[in-house]
Amino acid sequence: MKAIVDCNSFYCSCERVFRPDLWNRPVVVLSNNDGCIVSRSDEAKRIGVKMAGPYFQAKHIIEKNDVAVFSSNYHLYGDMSMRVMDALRAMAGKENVEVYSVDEAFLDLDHIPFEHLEEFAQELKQVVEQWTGISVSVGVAPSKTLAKIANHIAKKEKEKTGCVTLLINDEQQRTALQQIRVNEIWGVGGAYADKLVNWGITSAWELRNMPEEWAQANMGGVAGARLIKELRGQPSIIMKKELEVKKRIATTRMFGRPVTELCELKEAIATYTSRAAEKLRRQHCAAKTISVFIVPRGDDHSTSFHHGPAISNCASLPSATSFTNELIGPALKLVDDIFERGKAYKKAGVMLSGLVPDDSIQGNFFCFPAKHTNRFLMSAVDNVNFSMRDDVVKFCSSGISKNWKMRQELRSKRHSTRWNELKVVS
DNA sequence: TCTGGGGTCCTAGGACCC
DNA sequence: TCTGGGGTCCTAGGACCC
Repeated sequence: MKAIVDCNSFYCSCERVFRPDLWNRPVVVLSNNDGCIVSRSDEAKRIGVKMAGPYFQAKHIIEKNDVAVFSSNYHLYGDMSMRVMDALRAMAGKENVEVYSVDEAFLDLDHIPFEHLEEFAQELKQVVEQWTGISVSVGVAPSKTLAKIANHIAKKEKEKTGCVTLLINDEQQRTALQQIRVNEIWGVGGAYADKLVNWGITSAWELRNMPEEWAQANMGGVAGARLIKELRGQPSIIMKKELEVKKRIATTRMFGRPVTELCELKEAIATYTSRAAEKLRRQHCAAKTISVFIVPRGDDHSTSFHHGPAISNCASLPSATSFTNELIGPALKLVDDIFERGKAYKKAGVMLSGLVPDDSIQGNFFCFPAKHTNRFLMSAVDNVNFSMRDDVVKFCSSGISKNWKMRQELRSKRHSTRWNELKVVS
């Protein structure tokens, strides 16, 4: 059996742990640059605040109902996420937890006797809440997809389920799948949901009863066939045991205001390159390719969100590297190539690909892999920055004032990661 | 005025190899 | 007149996830 444990309104819950005065007030958290609403408390959902909707459109409901609004505070959420995952590992065993996202984890429960599953699921919920202050929903079923559906029901019918739902026998699964619409299934997005409805398939139960060959032909090949198996309770999406190394690393951001100057664009790209290189070193890899993109403001208002198309360019590096100083140069050269004077840019990003383990970098005849001094320098920089939880040491090309930075006007304090922002209880 | 930032997997088709 | 039969690797694009 598999379980999925999912934090309820995660970002909002994190804010509330340190703000008891918000426990009965509606709360929302905004995306980077204070653009969209990405987390809503139950109270906020009830008064009609839409998920992923633009903040400015919801402002009138928010003000009318005295909703507490926060910019996203990733220091806080990252730290709380670690605490939740640690609690799950303590309960289910380290090797049985697969962290799926910042607020979700799959658990392998094959070691729990069938008759104790319910009790164990309840205990999971209770322990996480007691240890971290974050409330969670738990879904248990034979496959990941069914567990996701169980979790979906647990959340949707909170009063009835108490946020814990098990779909562990045929009867439970049939009843559940009959009430679930195809667009609510994990792995069925908007495009397939529309197609399915056009074919006359509206419930998860109907989809479950389609032949695998049909799904193979019509729903993205093997992925479709796998989905049908999962819905029938045959586990086909395996548990990932360890943290997998990423195959591609990206750092991209919207600007706080349109950027027109080449030097500012370069500061941003240098900053993003440093971040991406840091992520690269954390997974002990080096990159062979770097690409840079910039997004101008659209000329007219016909394009979606008033963006123009992204303009990008990439470069192969002479040899794979994870050293920030070897990456910033090529990145800035790419900016020179694609920048157009007179245009205003809204967004930019850096992507690193062609990743290889950093202990087996192949040099070439004309270019030797960089010396060890670079490695020592980078790990010293990483150590300082990590221990300070900030970019205390950085490259000059990243700029000092950074007035292109994203808006984060409503961010709460970083209570759990900064000494000088500790919560004071009086 | 104002709409985020990451990722994954799969397939098809083209270039190239012997 | 008449021109094979395998492969591999890479990229773009589509679909999906939170």
